Amino acid sequence: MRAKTGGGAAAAAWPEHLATHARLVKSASPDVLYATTAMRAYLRACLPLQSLLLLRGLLPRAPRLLANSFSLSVALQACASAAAPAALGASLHACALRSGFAAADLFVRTAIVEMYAKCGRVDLARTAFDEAPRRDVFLCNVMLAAYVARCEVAEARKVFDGMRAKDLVSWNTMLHGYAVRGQVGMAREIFDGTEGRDVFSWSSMISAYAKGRRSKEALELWREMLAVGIVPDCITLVSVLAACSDLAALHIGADVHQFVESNMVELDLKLGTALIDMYAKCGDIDSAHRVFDAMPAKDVLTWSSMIIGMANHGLGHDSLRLFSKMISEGMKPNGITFIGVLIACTHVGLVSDGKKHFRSMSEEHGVEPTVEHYGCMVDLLGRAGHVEEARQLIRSMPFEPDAIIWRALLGACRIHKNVEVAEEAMAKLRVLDPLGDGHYVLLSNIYAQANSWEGVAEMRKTIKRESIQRIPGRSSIEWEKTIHDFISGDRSHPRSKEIYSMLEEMMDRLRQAGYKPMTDLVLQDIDETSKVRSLAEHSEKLAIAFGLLTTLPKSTIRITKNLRACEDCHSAIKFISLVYGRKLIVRDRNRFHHFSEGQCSCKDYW
DNA sequence: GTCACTTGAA
Repeated sequence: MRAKTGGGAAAAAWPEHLATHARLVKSASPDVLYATTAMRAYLRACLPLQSLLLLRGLLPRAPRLLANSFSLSVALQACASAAAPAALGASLHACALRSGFAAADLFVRTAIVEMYAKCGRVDLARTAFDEAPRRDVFLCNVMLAAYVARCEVAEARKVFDGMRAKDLVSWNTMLHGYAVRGQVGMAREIFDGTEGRDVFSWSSMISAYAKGRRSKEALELWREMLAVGIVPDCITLVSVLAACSDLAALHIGADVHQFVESNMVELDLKLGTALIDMYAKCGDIDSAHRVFDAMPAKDVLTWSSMIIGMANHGLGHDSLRLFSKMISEGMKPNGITFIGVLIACTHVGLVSDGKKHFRSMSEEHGVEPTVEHYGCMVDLLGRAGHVEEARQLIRSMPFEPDAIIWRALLGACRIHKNVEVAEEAMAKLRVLDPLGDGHYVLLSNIYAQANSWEGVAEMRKTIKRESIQRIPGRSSIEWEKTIHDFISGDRSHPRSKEIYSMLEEMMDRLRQAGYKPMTDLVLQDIDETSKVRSLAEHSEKLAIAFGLLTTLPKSTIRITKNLRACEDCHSAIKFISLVYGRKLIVRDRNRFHHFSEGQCSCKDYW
């Protein structure tokens, strides 16, 4: 691992530097060379604050510290890395101008530009850049990185295009600029134009795809990278795992884990957390837990990921127990941790625990609730049937309620058949999120439950009139390390014929076991038989039929869906688990459902 | 002797 991320090599020589530091602090007139060396040692060991403290302590006693260009540039680097107060950096800049180093020494000039950039003054960085009598690749790269860090990609591109000579760092920085902005197409253009691509190039491009939720392309690139013989580092693996999590590609993710086990000495914090997240999101919560237990050091994110993972698997009590353990071990929770805690309560219906934790956030842990936490509370109360209390909470909250809040209330109205509050929520949603397709379907289902067929017809008309694009339900399943996607009524799969005959057999067996199609849920204005067929061809059922075709008897089938689980499918899958003697793990938009022996882990509370 | 790549939720 490189020193910047791991710090291994620098840390090994540490006692020596401590001795140097002690000598310097005691000395009346500190030696300039020692001082510079000590500052550099701190910088290399990723301790910029120490470096800055040393600089400030020594400056009054060692004015000659700034009298040679090397020491001066190290001092500037200390300011840059520790984001020092602007005044200190500016005084070093003035010093560099007085001594003539700013003009004569490119290294000093570069350090000045970087110092201003890292202290948040890109304007001054730019001035120093423009005033440079000469510019080399390094100087340009620093300016380029400054714009990229502020997401000013257009400015970055101007610098990039203006460079007479570019090295690999220039290309990689530009690529990263597009990657963080989610401009995947531009990123790919730069990637394709890069000669001699290294781990940085590949990692950036993979993360661009992962960030843009083009996870299949991310994994394709990952394969290509291995084929070309590039050795991945921790950062590459974290991005690859993010793509696996998104796609629920458990077996590819497990390969990455295998790679880590056989090649890395110990689990890096971020990589470990990414592994936990991957296993949890791919439906294998036990493996997530094993990685968690094996990690030698954990930070808030590690704990939060595990808490959230268990919460999403409906293991509310375990999740809360882990939270208590985290607190008792002295780890300070953050806002995300509490999102996990509230989700844990929501998925199991622990209303009073949820209220208690919500109160304790600011009172005991100094974490102020955000609109997202209020969203979780509305969800928690509403789902548990306290619709009126949820409505009161929305009125009393210190934020303007957003679409997500009203959407949560609307969801509660569907479960608890509250047409009146549903209409109020819908009125708000029409303003805040007029194109969101889900609410119209929800309200329509609420009308259907209340036998208000005029209401259903009205919703159908509204969807048509306002040309709301309904997001199609999509389910996927991993087979032989490839993700197979299905949409409702899909016939595009190469094995479509087999899938449909399996589906037919499956539906017959379910009906014999007592399954009844919930045709009321079908929004289209079609006859009963067509409604039954429409339900039977839901994407979940197609994916499961494919799973039954391709997996061994008794093995677990894992399905991922982009929307909330459909009620008819939820009921059908319970029958499937019984009739076929299979475990099925379904990830929907919100949580996991573990089906076994005719029951679901959510106990129909979701 | 400097510059570039990363995770958590609704």
